Amino acid sequence: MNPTIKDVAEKAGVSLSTVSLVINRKKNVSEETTRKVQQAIVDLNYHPRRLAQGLASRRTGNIGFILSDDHFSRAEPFYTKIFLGCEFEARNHNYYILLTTVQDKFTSKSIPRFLPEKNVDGIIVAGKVPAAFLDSIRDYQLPLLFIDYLPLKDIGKYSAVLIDNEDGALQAVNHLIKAGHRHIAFIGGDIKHPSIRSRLEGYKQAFKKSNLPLKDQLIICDEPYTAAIDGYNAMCKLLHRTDEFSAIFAANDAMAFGCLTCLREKKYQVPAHVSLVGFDDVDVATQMEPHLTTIRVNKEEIGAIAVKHIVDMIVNEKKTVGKIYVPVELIVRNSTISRSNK
Amino acid sequence: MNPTIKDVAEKAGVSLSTVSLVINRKKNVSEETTRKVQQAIVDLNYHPRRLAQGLASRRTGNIGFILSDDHFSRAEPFYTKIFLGCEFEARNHNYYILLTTVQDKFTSKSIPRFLPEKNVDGIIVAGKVPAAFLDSIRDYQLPLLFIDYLPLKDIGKYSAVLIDNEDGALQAVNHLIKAGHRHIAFIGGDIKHPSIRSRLEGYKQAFKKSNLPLKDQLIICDEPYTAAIDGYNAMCKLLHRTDEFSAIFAANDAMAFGCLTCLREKKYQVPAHVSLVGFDDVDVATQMEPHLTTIRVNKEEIGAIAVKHIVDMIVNEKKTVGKIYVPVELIVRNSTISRSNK
DNA sequence: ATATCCTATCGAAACGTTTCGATTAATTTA
DNA sequence: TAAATTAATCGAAACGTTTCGATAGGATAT
Repeated sequence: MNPTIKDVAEKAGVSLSTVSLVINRKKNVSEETTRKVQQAIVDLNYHPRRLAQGLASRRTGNIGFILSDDHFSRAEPFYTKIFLGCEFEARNHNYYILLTTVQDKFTSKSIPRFLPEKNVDGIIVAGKVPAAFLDSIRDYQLPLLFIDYLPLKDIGKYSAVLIDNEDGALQAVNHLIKAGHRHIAFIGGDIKHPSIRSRLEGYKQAFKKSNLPLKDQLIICDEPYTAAIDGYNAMCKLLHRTDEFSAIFAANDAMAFGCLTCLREKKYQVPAHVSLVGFDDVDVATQMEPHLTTIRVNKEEIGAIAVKHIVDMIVNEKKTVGKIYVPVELIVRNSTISRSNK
Repeated sequence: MNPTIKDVAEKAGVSLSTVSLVINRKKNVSEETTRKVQQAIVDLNYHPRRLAQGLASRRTGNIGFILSDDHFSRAEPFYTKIFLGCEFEARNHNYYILLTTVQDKFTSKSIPRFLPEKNVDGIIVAGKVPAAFLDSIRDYQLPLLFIDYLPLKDIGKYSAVLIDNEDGALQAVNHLIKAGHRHIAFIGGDIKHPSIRSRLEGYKQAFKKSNLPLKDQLIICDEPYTAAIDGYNAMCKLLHRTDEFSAIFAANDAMAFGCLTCLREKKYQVPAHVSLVGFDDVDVATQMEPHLTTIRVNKEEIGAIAVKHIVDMIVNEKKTVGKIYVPVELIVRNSTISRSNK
């Protein structure tokens, strides 16, 4: 059988509790003893049993990670990468991530098992989840942290790690303005989505800060979702309305890709005729032709930040850590071009 | 505080151990008692603490799920969907999946934590992982099941859930043969990969079974990987070599997509000039134009099957469950066309 | 020299289950 | 009717830690 703390204690010639104190880096242990115990641990290749630790300490050492079904299995691995960032960071803190998904049509029967079974110390919710789900999650009184989404109700009470959408949009549009563009369209979908809303806000801010006029007819924002097909449709609508623009800021890369497809069909060239900027810097951004200028969101970093904060909440029993905005970065590629005359 | 088994015992007027017997559906409990206990459980909304169960029963109730870093975060959510299938099935058996990734450059320091910490009852390895990793995993003597990959060394000793690649390829090529095609090219990459090898084998089988001649010059199989770009390059090579073919079987959808891109550039139309079949039925298969005829692999089902078997191994202490082949299905879409004259 | 305060260590209880052997009651067999 | 068998239930130990209160010894203050 594998060594237990008892074996370590015997080998080091100390009591169980002293070994435990060393393992958990508690104070009031002499250097001498610490050394002896650590040596014994190495010699025996001892690793504390997770379950026993959890039971005794009333800490499971697990963090629940929840996202909606379709967010998880959709093609673009946005949340998957965030999860990966979480997992890496969790290792540093000696936590496990328990990943589970919640269906769009949520019923109280399908509550993630780790909640009733008391198998997590805190919960991370990534992306939009059904409102009904949030109601039933709150009863468990666990540290709760959102990623890239905030429930509208009681918005102030929640902690969240958020992408700085507004600043990203600002950077994107500023880039176009600096390149000499004056007529810049906004292609968005589902304006009810907080991220899209913020990106539109940043777009508007950019005009305001540069003292340029905003043209409402260059804003298309009534598609149902934010996928490539929505970008395609929105682009068609815009072209139907006007062709007085030299640049486009799409609310995300997928929609930018849709825009590109539509523009191609209508024989507009990117970037020769029209410059195009996306948002997210997903993989496809460098796979399309031309490579897409976009706003980079570091997904792994978001996950890491989230774990740091939820661990902070767990360990220090903090009720909230507020809203944390993760900075974004403009990545200039070949889909934008400078324009001397407007 | 939350109810414990003790509260249930008191409420039902029985001993702790009797409650435990009911929970674990052990024999020799009277109907009467069972009813009483179950009622108490419902009344108190009792759920056994996972950690306590684990400690006492020497079963963690966790299954480790391991895949390589890049498999997890790559764009096509193939293994992600398999994971999802695992997670769903695991719920039915009351297990948790602990997901972790292993880096390509594996060192013994980066062994998944749940192994030394004794935090899983069994391990599922999905997709190809570094050989060095496998060596260090074996020491833990846990039930081990592979998905969609088998280490070449000691191949007979391992259990695995595998896609029936050979049969899939057979179906794909048979479909083309039935449609009147005689000159059918094979576009594959990385022939060292067992899946690709099997698909090529199926391709050859189809010709043999139909008593048709196999043309070696129509087989391109020396790209380094199996991504779209490899398909593109392989297709270019083929066209450079000959244009005497009316159909192509690509070793996967990604490569098929690459083929399509190349064919387009060279002004070949699919399916008018060339019919094209892929393998995997990934999302992009229905997003491209024309929609791709392909072989469907049910990823969620694979995950579910894997969990069923690993649980079987855990519960019944089976050393192995052998190789399980998951059937695949031909999905005819618009990239293939019947050809009356060869 | 005595009382007081730290510091390092320890012993034992506790965490919430499962499981095994013991016990009692009911049933069957001789 | 007594003995043997079976079914239902129970009590207690065990799982492997953490943690709290106790203790002994050394340093410091009085």
